Amino acid sequence: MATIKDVARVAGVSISTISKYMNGGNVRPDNAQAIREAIAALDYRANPFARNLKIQRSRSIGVLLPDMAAPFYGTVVMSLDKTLREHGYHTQISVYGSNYGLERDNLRFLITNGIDGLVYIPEDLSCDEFYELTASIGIPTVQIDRIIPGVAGDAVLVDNGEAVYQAVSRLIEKGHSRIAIITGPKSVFTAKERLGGYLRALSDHGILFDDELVISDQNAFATGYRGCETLLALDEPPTAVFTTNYDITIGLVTAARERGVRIPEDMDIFGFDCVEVCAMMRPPLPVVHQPEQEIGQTAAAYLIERLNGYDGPPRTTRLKCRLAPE
Amino acid sequence: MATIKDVARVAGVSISTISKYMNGGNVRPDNAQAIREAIAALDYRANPFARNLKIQRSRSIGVLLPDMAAPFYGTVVMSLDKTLREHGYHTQISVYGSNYGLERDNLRFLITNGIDGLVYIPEDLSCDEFYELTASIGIPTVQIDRIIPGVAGDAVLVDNGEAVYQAVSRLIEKGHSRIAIITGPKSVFTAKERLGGYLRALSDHGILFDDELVISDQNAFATGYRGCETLLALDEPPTAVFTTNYDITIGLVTAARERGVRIPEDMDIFGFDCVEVCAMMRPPLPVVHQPEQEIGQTAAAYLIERLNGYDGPPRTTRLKCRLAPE
DNA sequence: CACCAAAAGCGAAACGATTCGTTTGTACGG
DNA sequence: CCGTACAAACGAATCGTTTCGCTTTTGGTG
Repeated sequence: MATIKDVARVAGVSISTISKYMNGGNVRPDNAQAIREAIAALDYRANPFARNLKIQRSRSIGVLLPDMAAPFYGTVVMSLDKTLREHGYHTQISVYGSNYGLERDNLRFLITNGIDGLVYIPEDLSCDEFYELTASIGIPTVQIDRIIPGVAGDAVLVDNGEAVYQAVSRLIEKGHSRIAIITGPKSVFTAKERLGGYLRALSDHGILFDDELVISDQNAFATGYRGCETLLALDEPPTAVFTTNYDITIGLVTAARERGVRIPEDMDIFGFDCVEVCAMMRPPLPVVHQPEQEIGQTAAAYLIERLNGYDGPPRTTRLKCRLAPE
Repeated sequence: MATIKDVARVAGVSISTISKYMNGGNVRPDNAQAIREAIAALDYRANPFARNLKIQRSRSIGVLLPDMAAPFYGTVVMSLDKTLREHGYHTQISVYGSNYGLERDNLRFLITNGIDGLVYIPEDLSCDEFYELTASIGIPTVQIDRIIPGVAGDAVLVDNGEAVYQAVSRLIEKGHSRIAIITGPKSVFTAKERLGGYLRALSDHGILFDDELVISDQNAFATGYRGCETLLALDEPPTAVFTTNYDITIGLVTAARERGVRIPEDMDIFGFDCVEVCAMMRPPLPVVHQPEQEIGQTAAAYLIERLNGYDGPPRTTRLKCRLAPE
């Protein structure tokens, strides 16, 4: 593999001139020509490791997230990667699978690995732990989808409470008063916020809250599936169910269908995230649709600003969700 | 930020002893203790850039793929990342969005960026171009899902032809003889193979091939959606349709449902990939299910073997798909 | 207690770029 | 023809590790 030294020798100029040329500095035309030829002849490529050592940056952004199977995450990551790449950064992902030990380990791994910035969907980490792991490094971090309360840093979230409020209100306006909710672990930020929206919608419409109608467990297919069984077994089952996550929604619908429960006649369902899938049902299953692309773009933009030296106070953006169909 | 030199000074031993300690070499217990204390006191972490430069490796694997929104890709990447991380590698992704210029650019970007290995789902790149871009680097590559014909390297594929053969045979056994197929671009490896399985199934069952019944376009929702319109407009529409991709399947079902076409009575559909989603329909829509986890694991294992020095001939694994429901 | 092999420690030379301060080269006006 | 000003080229130092060849220390044995 040719080094900058070889190029200098072949082109007949000094190493520093090659470096200047490579980095877009001014070089005499005849030298530029000679350098070009030498580079071509030797098939020279700058060694990224040497450069990184010298400048102490890697142009690499870590993305730490709990899952990638659900389309929500894939779409966000795709959008992140696109924007970051346009600015010369690459995307290093790390999936912890909602496994709490892994969440720490992978964060440590990313950090000790020379990332320039971090995009993070937290789940279990506490504020103190986060600072303990990241403080000494001092790289910019953008939290997305969820936040660790107390961590001061940029964040891109959606208006969970408001979106759920509207969705549940729609169910109420359709005449439902026994409305269940199936949601993720109550410790998870999004679950809390979404539950909040649900409660507020009930209360604003004068509906009494019944804790039999609240199911909270892993963000998983099984939670929706078993939730359906649980709800149907109640003395007075709900007439409508709101779900707060892709997998839960799919699980619930599957279980309902298997039991011959008619949707929406026997059980009206309002889901989350699975836009294309739910649009395909007859009648279309209404869902809350998060702006995945925008989340990725905004997070990337925040990060790049910080990497370019912006040093303002932490910013939190709340992006609006849409209800689909409108 | 503390360096190894600082640790050496504080611990009262030489730099090389620190290095040895850090890399698991034998060190006298008293020294080990002193080193541990110095590291803790200084909050020392080895500088990854310096290490990479010295050893000329990054422990980073590039993953180049066309899309991430469909759950298939997310699941494969998740499984890749898991296995790689267990072996101390991290995963650097790059999505080219079925954009041919980007496929080249992103490959170049990854390569000039010091990856130790590559996992690649190719789409448009030719064999020559691939070699031109990668030859001088000499990193191990595993192609997954698809291959560039002529490229000698490890590959992990599924038995596309066989899976489709069986799926279409099922439709035939149910009595269908006018069976359409909606598939991706004919230039794409998987589309070709899947189309091959379809043709073989027809021919083995003595059914004449009708090219009106073959629709080939982008792997996208719109292709399935419009495909439905096209097929229904035929003088003699098909009684069954086989789709070869997640997005196409969803598009087709959506269009059918919107038109009041009953599934399976008016149009029997056999889909691809969307396992949970299709299981949730009534009756469940049968699909070809690819072993995403196994694809990721196998690819990662191949790569790691090569990175550990294995230098045997290229290996191609064909993993079996399942039909679901069985 | 002396000897020896094995173990551990040491210092210096890489790895391949960027960068800073200095020297050389070029062009132009007086 | 010389002096000056400015651009370009240069050389050396540096980033923080790993590794190699050698010296010192250690601990077991006769």
